Amino acid sequence: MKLEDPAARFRRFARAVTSEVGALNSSFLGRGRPLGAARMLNAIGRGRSDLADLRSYLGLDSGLASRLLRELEGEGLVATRPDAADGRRRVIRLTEAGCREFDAYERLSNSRAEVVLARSPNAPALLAAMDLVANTLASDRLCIDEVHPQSSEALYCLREYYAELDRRFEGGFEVARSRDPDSGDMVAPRGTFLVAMIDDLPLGCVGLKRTGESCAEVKRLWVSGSARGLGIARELMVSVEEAALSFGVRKLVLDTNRALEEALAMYRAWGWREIARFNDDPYADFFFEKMLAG
Amino acid sequence: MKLEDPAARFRRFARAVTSEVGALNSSFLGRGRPLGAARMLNAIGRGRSDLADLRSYLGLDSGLASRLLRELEGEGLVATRPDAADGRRRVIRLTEAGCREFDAYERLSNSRAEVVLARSPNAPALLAAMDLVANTLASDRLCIDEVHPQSSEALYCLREYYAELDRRFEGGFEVARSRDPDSGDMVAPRGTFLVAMIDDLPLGCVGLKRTGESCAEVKRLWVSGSARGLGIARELMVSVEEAALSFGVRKLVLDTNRALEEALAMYRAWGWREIARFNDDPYADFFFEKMLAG
DNA sequence: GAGGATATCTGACCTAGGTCAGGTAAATGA
DNA sequence: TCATTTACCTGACCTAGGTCAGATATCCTC
Repeated sequence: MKLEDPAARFRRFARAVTSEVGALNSSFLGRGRPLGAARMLNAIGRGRSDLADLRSYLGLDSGLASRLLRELEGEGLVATRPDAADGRRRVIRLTEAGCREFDAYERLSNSRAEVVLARSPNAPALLAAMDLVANTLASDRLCIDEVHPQSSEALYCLREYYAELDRRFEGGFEVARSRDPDSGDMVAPRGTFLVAMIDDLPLGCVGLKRTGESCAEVKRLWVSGSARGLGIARELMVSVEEAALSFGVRKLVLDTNRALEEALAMYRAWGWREIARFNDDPYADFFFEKMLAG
Repeated sequence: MKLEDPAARFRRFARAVTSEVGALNSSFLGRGRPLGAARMLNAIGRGRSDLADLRSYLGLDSGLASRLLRELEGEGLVATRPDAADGRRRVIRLTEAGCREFDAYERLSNSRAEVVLARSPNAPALLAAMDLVANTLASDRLCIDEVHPQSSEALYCLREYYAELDRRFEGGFEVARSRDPDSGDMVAPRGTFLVAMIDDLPLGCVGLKRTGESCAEVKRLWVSGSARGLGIARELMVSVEEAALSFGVRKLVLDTNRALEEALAMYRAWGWREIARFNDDPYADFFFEKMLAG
């Protein structure tokens, strides 16, 4: 191997992972069903009930999809019926037996995953590395969703966010001591809460909280360490500004801590202006505002 | 996604990487040759000239391998002739045209690799993550080879080793200031130099240098950060002790620095006994010996 | 030098996966 | 209302990949 050549290192990675993925795929064959049918069963089990959707997700020709579907139907694993709203479409769901078969596949891939993870002396580091790779490879599938601040995605982000603040702030961080501990009113029309996800894994968040008729505060901007540099913070801020505008907000404010240097640099670069302290949060050192041009 | 579930995170990784690898594989199809033939051409180009070896490496049936080979032969890309030593065997090599075709595939996969790496804001971190994943997945392919201390593998390891010492020692590290800067005499029978590799990437090394008839010094034990915890240091030490025994050495000594805490713990756990300073190396703080039971 | 082992080749056959040209029935729009 | 579009199905056909049972030539061992 040309030791310093990044392409060679990437190809080594691809080789290692290909053989692992190959083993995973061929382990599905133990259930006496070709891979295509197993993949379709899996996709249906994950809630894809629309055939056209299935087709495009699995990248199948309409004839092939139809045949695979009939195969599963013949085994009694799925049932289809015409869509009530559009008689041409067919709605697909797993039968009782289909659910059992789906669960069997789930257990298979989970156990394979666990075998691999068990091989690692340091599973958290391995998972972090896998996240970083997956985030980079799939960065074009980034999506920003509005969620309830009590949803599991939001709670996960906030937990990670607080843990990171606790690591980075000199004296640690406790939510209860911050000025504004609850995220309950970050719900439209009093605010919003956005989560950035790639392939269903939340990687960043931002909250918005109205403080007046045309004024709101941006809070809890966070991006996972495994997704830094992909422009997620930027996307979140653009989205939250759009949301604010849609509420009729014209002025945004925020506060932040001196330990969060990258954030400070970003705010300055993205048109935020430093202003005087406007609250007594013990963790806040810097204060910014931004006027929105509607 | 069940956010805390490692298996789900692993599967997300597998999905992301599968689609990437799929894209890489299908990019090979642009050269009008099925994947199997392309893989065989690639393996031949990498120096596998023995058909049986090719077969087992690519996991092919003898009939299939023979057919693919004839296909490539028909295209004029490879030439075969009977093995001089064993007339049943055939020796395979690329023709002029085959080399050109091989190079074209090389360029293809390199350019795909570069596209992916360019997508990353921090290519070194991405490569480190890929190395960690590949090392873990392929840890059963670890092999320990004796190499010349001037070989490219050894020089790579030493460079990485010195760089790590420079990061970890309080006042930095300069080879020239160490007591024993050259590795030139770590060659049998005066010593040896071992490199640990997984899939051709060097991940660790250790040197042995005789200091007397039945005494030798262990030097330059290093394991890459992307491969810690896989037991490589242990394997290297076992191998170097075996090598020492084969030279008739009965007593090993070594020195190390207080910053290398894991190493200190390992030496103690593996039967090394702390002894008095035996040299004036400015970087050495601890001194150990171990008697070998032949 | 006979008999068995080994390396490769050949032809017959199979499956999974995929393409394509219609066909049917429902929905849509002028 | 009627032509067009859409969603799905069907049958014919193809390729890549893979298995298997011999056939052939060479090697090894006694």
